[in-house]
Amino acid sequence: MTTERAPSASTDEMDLGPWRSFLHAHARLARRMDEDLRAAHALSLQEYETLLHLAEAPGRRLRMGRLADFLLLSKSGVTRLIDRLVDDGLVERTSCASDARGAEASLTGSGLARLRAAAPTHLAGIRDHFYAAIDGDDVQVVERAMHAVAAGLCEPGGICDNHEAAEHTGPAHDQVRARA
Amino acid sequence: MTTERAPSASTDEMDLGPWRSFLHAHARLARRMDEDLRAAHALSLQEYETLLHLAEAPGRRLRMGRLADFLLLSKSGVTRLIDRLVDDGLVERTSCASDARGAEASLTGSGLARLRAAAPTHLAGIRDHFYAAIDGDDVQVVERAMHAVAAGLCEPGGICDNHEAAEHTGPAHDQVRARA
DNA sequence: AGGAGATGGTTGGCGACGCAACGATTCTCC
DNA sequence: GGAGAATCGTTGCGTCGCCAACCATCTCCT
Repeated sequence: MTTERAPSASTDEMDLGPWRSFLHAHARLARRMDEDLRAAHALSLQEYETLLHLAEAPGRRLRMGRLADFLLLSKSGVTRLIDRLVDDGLVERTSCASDARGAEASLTGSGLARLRAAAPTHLAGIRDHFYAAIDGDDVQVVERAMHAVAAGLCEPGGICDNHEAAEHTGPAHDQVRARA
Repeated sequence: MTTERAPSASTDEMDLGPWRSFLHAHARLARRMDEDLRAAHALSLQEYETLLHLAEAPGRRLRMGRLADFLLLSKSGVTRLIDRLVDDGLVERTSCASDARGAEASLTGSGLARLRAAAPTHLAGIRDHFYAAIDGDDVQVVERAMHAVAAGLCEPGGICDNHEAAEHTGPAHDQVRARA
């Protein structure tokens, strides 16, 4: 890939249109999804995604560090995010059996219920604001491009396959919308 | 557009891959560009883009509100952002001639110099991390998709053409890399 | 064993941003 | 022309995130 892009030499005369629309789209989209989720279910987008990752994990529990990787957040960020969720009763903090240093966040029943309630809002947002705007044939191209961009940013030394971003070809949210 | 996307009815069985890679790509990319800019020029990405917008504006000055629109930031956010830049001597605050309520931010010589110094870093980042990862033929598709997403988010009632995101087909940064 | 270093998570301090409330000014319309 | 409404920007306060420092535990090497 990255076939014949002529202007590799100089950064002059680069068309910044695609770059700007990318930034723009993300800013608007993230803001909107966050607003909707907060308004309807008192959850931030981060909190929602945290609950979702927990729900998808085996045993509905995840180590703090792993959560940080998934959420692309710093360790302290995760600590505080989980603090909030614990305060709200959506998550419990348990110590890890195999490693006494470690802590795990595990979804409570209340957390799962909240997640299930919020899922329709979130999914509808993705459908209406993201997929609905993109021409059907373009979706695949966008995915390929985005995936390549993300992959290119994983520093060569690091292992960057820890994420799900690759698989998940099928419907996620299984744990979520399951029979209530 | 938005031709035959079958699963419009139910949000089930939606392929979240594209969505997740979009989020992922943005998170990594924005973080990286910000880091590079800070490390090399002590400027955040926001600050850089603020200076850039000012440099591109006629008279190198812009009203606060307009800046907020461009930067997709709240009014108070802009107030504080400009505060910082004023403290650093990169921007001056002047009162607006035609409307005594208004304030303008205008780029100082020092600000322009800083912007010019930082531009290569920023442009190289876009080139290396964004364009270099995307197949040449896909760039246009990505732009179209991103533009459509952003456009779809502009609430129907509001006028959302105030932005540059549409034009800028040619090289920007004219004011920046001009003869020193 | 046992100590050096790596690793996992939390805490303090700070920066950046949003919202709501507030003057200050301008617009609108009777 | 003047009162009320709309607009512009700033300020107080709360939230969220990062970095660096820290303590606890685990790993490995001798």
